[in-house]
Amino acid sequence: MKSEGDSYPIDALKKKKTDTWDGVRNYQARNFMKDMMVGDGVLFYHSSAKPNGIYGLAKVTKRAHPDVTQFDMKSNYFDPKATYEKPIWFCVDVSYVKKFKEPVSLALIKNDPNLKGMRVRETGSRLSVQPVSEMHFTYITKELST
DNA sequence: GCCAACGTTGGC
DNA sequence: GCCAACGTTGGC
Repeated sequence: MKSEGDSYPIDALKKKKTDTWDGVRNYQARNFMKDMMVGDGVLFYHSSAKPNGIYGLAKVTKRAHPDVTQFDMKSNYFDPKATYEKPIWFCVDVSYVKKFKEPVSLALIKNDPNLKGMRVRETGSRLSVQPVSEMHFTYITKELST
């Protein structure tokens, strides 16, 4: 899951312990969140950061539920087409697990042949929520980070 | 700060 | 339903 490093870094999640991943307004990203199960691991990625990369680990603690910001006229994420009966946008809750001692940088991810196929390696991959294979997840958490 | 890649909107 | 125009994302 991606977040802009200067607007919602992993330290913010650490402070809150658990938070709702609201504000996602992309259908594909939404669909991936609907697939998430409680207990699923989450790689917390910072975009527009120095360096860009995975800064730590979180986990899913609540399955997809309607994103309340879509009903809030004062919110940036307000969607006039959404109704309580037929919500359009969903989000999961995630909990902080750990922050890596050193971020696993995008440069590293792109250069490691073991991570071939990761979506984040593709140029123009703008999806803020994307699936990661178990193999890649294990490799990153066991071999590339502490 | 630039700009390529992408998703969405809206006219036809 | 097509596609040009536009706005946004995000790496560099």
